[in-house]
Amino acid sequence: MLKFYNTMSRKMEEFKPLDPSGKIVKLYTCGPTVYNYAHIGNMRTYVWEDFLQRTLEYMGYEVLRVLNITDVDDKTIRDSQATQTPFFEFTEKYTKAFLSDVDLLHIEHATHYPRATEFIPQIIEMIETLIANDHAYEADGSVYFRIASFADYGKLSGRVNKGTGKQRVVADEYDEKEGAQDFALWKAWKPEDGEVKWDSPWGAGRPGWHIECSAMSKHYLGDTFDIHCGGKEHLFPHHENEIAQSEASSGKQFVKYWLHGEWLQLGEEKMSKSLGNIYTLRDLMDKGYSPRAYRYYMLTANYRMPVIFTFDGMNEAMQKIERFDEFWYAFERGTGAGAADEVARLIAGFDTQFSEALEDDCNAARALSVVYEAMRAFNGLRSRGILSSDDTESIKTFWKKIDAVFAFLLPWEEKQLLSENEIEQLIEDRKQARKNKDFSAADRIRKDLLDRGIVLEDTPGGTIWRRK
RNA sequence: GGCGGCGUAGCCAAGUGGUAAGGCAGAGGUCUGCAAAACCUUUAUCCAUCGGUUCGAUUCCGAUCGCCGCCUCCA
Repeated sequence: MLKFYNTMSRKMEEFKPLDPSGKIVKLYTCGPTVYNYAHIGNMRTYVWEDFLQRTLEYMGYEVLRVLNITDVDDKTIRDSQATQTPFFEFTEKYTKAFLSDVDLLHIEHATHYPRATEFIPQIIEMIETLIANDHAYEADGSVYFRIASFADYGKLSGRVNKGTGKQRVVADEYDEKEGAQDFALWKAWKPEDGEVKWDSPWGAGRPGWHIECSAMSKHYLGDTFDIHCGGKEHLFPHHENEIAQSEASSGKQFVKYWLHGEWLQLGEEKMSKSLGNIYTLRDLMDKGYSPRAYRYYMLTANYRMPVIFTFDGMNEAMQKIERFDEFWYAFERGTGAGAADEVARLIAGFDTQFSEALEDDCNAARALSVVYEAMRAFNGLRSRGILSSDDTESIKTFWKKIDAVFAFLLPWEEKQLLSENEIEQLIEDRKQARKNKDFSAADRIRKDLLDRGIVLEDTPGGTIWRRK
């Protein structure tokens, strides 16, 4: 039974899709604001969301996923002007960079990647509905959501201080608002916005941040959908505001399950631009770390737990990736008499444990412990030299199955340096040399093979090899 | 100030009202011409601190300390 921790109820809940056939799951994931390169803290969220998607698919669901690209906001406007880059050229650059990172991390593609700027008509339509329903009002060419009109405001984040909040009013620049917490649906054009503007019933301007997600999710997923996730810092105000907009305009429940991920910290400090301690995926790669190792690292802890990024952690991740490769290549073929019953029994047990871990709110850490236990068991059989080729095939099939969720167990690029026949021949040569006590010749062959990516291991059952 | 999360061995990290998964590092062993890898054994009288509830708490409640996040646009 698949369960998720639902932020709305603050409880673990059984997952039941809205789809009457029970097949399709509709998932909305908040995407990046494309004003800069995403850093590894940003990417943690997309990695666990990918783990979630793959878990759903592992369970047999078909996932309809939307990941939006926020390509218009204060920062995209500000920074495109600061760099004197045409606005759309600027946002396209960082959109491409983001999608490239997604591919580098083997994150499955979403069904749709809508840009906010492609949905201006839908956004305007939703705002008009909200005005007609009295949930929104225009003031000086901008439109604001009237929080006082939505009784459920605060139900997700647990915040109740609506209307006349006192803490941030002083710093608020929008004094035409009725309530201090009323948020913008449409922002009137200002000279600083330059060419970035669209026509609307309220004059030139641009959409507010929150409304785009409401409009795009409605377009692709309907008024109500299954899962909405994102980083925890979006819980308030962003997700709270989405609920207000969507439910006030449709009159229906917006989302059934809300999933929020925790933050990735760098060392003791928050990752932030001003501290100059931001790393992008490319930075890690420049330091010799693989995206695959980063992906592994991000999945060693539950998505609801904070993780402190360290290079010790990255180094360990690199070692683990190597170990996974060694394991995988060691099972290229079996040479023993076979232990089909034992292998089948082990696989069945691990398979059950693995599924149970996933069903437990996508517990990646728990699922990972199954991987290690399985490796130990299978290595034990292998080192006894009793596995047949059928056995290794069964193990490899099982490994592929669970890697459909992890996507870091199997090598990301195949290594084809020598053919099996060539390797077997060299091993035979070395065996003769050893028999003749010509250890220097034997060691030379082993070294040559090592240089070409083949590691030899002498076991009681004879010499076996694997690709490095 | 308001709201929320976290604090488990040297390090990373699961977990449960009934006595602590897994990984790394460490120690011992098997194997071996050497090596590498693998496998086996071992490593927390205890889960930040102090109280409370309970037959029994690391797990529930309260307080304290520490770290982190959100509170108008940062995943």
